[in-house]
Amino acid sequence: MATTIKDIARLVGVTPTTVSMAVRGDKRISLPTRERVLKAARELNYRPNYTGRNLVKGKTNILAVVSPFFSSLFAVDIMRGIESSAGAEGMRMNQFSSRGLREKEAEMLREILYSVRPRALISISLKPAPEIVEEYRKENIPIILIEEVISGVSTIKTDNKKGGFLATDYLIKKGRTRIGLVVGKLVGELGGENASERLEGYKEALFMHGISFNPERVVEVLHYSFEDGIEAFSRLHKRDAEFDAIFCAAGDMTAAGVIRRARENSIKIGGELPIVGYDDNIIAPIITPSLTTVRQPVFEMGRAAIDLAVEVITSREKVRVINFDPVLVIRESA
Amino acid sequence: MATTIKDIARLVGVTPTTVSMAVRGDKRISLPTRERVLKAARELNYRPNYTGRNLVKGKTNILAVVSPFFSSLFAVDIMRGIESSAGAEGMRMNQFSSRGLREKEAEMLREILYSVRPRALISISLKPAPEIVEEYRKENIPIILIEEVISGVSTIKTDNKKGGFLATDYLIKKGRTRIGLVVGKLVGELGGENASERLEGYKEALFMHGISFNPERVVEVLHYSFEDGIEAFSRLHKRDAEFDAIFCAAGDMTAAGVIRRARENSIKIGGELPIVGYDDNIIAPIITPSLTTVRQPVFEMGRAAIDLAVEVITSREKVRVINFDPVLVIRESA
DNA sequence: TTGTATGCGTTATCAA
DNA sequence: TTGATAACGCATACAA
Repeated sequence: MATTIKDIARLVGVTPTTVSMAVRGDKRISLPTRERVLKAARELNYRPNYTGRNLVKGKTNILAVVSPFFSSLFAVDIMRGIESSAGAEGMRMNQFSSRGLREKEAEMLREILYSVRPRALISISLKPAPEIVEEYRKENIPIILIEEVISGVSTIKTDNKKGGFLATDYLIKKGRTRIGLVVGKLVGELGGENASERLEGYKEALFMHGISFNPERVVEVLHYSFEDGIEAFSRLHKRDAEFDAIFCAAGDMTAAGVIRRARENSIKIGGELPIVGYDDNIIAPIITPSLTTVRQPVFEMGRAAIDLAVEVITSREKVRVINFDPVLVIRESA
Repeated sequence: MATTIKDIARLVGVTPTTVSMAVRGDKRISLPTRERVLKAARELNYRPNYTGRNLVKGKTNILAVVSPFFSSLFAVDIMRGIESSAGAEGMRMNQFSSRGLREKEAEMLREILYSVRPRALISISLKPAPEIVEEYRKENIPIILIEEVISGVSTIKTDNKKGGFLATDYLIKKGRTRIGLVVGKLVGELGGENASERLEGYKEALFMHGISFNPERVVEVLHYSFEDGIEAFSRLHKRDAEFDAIFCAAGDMTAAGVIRRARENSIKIGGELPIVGYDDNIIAPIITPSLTTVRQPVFEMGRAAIDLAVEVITSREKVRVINFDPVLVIRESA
């Protein structure tokens, strides 16, 4: 069994209370006693048992992080940011994956709330149902959303409309006017606001340059996958509306698929057909040609999420919305 | 505040003991009472508090997963496998990253052992020091290593020697005899057994075909990164020993770098210079040309790790070593 | 400066 | 079938 304060108390010849205070560095314990206790603690390899400590304190030191998947490149970079923060000293991170099952979310979030009882919830690309949000509010557990928005809840996100604008504006300034758009599902059960916002930015750039919007140049994809990109290019290719550039707002992986299929059609990416992606994840610099893309500061977003979590826990501040600016990273593909 | 068994007890007019037994479905509580309790529990949205439960049980429901980084593609695929397993029902996963800091590992592993007190430890690409292993053994917390080997500790790994052999043998059968090898650091502080084993497989394939081993064709890299690959190709290129194929045993990302630099030198990958990678991660199918590579069943390894963890916890079985077989996945690059 | 008593939410043991 | 009591490891209020 592990060492407890009782073991130390017995060894040193004081009470558990004294040990408890001494190991936490309480000044009320005299220096000599404190040192004897700490020496014994070291010798017995004592560590406080979080379970006991949390129980008596009525709260845990747990930060719950939830996501449909932790294995997406986006989630991975968020986690890197979260890992990087020193601010969460003394906090433990618990990950909970819903494995993409929407029907599992509510139950998972309730179990976290009532059984795990974390100090805060960080939700990556997952939008808790309104009644769940209400339950968290009642229990005073702050929620920090990443890439989702709920009114009255803290959010970390990047400005998708601006991202859409940046990419489109860049292509237009390169002299392109018939820009194909590959974007995530816009409406329905799986429709995302982020996709819609990127479309907005695309439209705004067109409008600003006096180019009319042609829905024939827009292709929606579901999974943001490489295969989605391959298929998207083919669909775009079959359409009547011609295109002289592609903005793949559905992420770099999909852009890689678009590029792959375009090259198979002997199209020269860049000069002949510029392509811009979205995310700037690990694959952007390594595919051929390397990908010009809208960078989301994902690492920084993860770090902001955890810093905000710590801030919200320690202070009394309620809700904050942090909006990051996307940046266009120019490489070979456009 | 959250509902406790006391609240329910008060409401139903029984004692907390009865509630505790009823919510756990204990048959000793009569059906009518059980139903009244469960009804009240539902109404008050009761969930057992893990902190209290764990304290009295003297153990947690936590599975600790440690790794230098959770953001490597390897770790990501392992986590996908871990996420996918249904076997860990009722278990909570705690991730702990040492952020690549070797000097942080021991302290982290001790804090996990004594303060978190998980039911098992899954260690990805991280080799705990012998004294740490001993402390876990003393506390009866099983360790499951992934891609590391310590005698007397459970391990999930793939046969690296076989992987090295598969790739080299394939290239030789394609008529190549002067095969360059890009491999991880072999000796010293950062030297890895996995790299050495892959080299062994490479040598064995050469030997089997009567080809002499030329150390001039071997380049070691440190980070398994894209940049490593770029540099590795340049170094190989400068050497006196010619090469007519490259086996990049230092992973797909490095292989991508090798390919990038080779193409910049106007070398045609595949026909002129076949290149084989190692891992078969997310980038292998999307780079150009798509990568022929030694597939490690990483997803399956993650799943095996968690299944083994659950098995070791629930049964009395001690130590198991699970060795996966690598497979050569043939694409365009060789 | 140190000790005593109490309780956090739960389960286990034993008694009724 | 249900209840009373104690205990898990720790922290806190209060007493000495």
